[in-house]
Amino acid sequence: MASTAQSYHHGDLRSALLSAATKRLAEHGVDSLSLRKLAEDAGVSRTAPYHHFKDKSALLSAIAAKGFSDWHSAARRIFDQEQKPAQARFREFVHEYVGYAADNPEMYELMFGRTIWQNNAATDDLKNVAFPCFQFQVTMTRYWQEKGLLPDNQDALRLAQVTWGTLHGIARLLIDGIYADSSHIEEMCNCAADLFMNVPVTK
Amino acid sequence: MASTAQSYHHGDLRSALLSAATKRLAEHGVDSLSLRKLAEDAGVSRTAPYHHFKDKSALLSAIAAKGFSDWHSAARRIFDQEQKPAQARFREFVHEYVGYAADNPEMYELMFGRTIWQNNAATDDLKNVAFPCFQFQVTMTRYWQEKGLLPDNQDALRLAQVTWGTLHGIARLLIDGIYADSSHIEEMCNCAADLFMNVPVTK
DNA sequence: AAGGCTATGTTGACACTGTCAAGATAAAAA
DNA sequence: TTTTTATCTTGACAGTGTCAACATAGCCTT
Repeated sequence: MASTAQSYHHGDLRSALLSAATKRLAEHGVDSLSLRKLAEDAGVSRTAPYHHFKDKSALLSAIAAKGFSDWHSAARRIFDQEQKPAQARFREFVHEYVGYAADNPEMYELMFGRTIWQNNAATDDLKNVAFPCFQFQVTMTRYWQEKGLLPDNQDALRLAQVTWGTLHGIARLLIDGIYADSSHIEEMCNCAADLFMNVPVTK
Repeated sequence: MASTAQSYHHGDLRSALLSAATKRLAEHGVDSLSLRKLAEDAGVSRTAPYHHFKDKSALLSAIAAKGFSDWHSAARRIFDQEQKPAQARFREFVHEYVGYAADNPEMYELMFGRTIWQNNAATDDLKNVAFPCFQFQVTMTRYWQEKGLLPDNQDALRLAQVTWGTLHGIARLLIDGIYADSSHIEEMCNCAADLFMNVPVTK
């Protein structure tokens, strides 16, 4: 209220908006995320955000981009543990993927939901971060094929789409509360990993 | 306009709303589906729909319920073709599932999207139609396990969640335009089917 | 047939939303 | 110092879902 010390210009509104949005996203979900509330959070008028983002979709894209970047790092970290056997890394990857989605449902929904992807609404910035992320899935798949972990008589791209699709599907069933809940996570991940790997079933 | 012949009461507003909504859904998507427009389509005032549906979510649930009912029938039809070998039926099921999603993206999005499932927003009517649909997936899985098509060392429920998750994930990647487009459908379905089935790879 | 109950439909109003246009301010560039 | 540019403001508009209060018409009972 008493913003006497406040200057006319915010100073770093862009990042203030992003962090406020990220917080609101995690706490109240994508749907209850309005530009006006974000502006209020930042102590700024309703239309100020438009000087930093073309529209609402652009702001959401920026948040999602951060999510993809983080996820890409996490995937890399697991994949690069070369001292661990490939099989263990694959399992870890599966659990990490579904775990990330379960722990950050709103972020996951934003990253992979239609909100920012439909109608080619995705920013170039977003695509530039997301596509390498997708590419990495193919790289990993090819590697696991070479290691004999995944069937090598399938096209790597196709196989990557299917394995990723599986993780994506499990994640979404969990997040949307359809037919599966968080108490099933471990078992579902193990089941999925068993199915894909050309090795004896665990347990 | 000149609705002189119109009576004060619409007569069958509920089904008029549903069919108008189903049409708009397929043509313009879930997001551009407003109660006010639907009311206008039916030639009725903005708040009339509230006498037939508790709120917007209830109307969407009713549409989704129809979708589940239709889908359940389609799945049954494929599954019950007992003259065909189990393997062929499994393949057909996979293609049918992904094909349905690709052909009716907005309906699929509605049925399995968070719009009607999050916050326990799902109507009891919806649950009563959807749950048997989910159950059927387990029934089929168990059958395929018995036929030796799917690994029988996995829990049927878990396996059903994973196989369904895979189809669901592929469908969503397609619908949301992430990383896969419709030209990949056939190959992706074949790849998924090959992966799951305990039989030599086709091609 | 008369009266009343109930289902259905109507207008008015409210609090939201995203976004544009036009003007105000401050900082940076000339 | 003057001018340009980035940033922020208020005002406005068209939309949205939904509640409250009122109007109509059909059915049910007496």
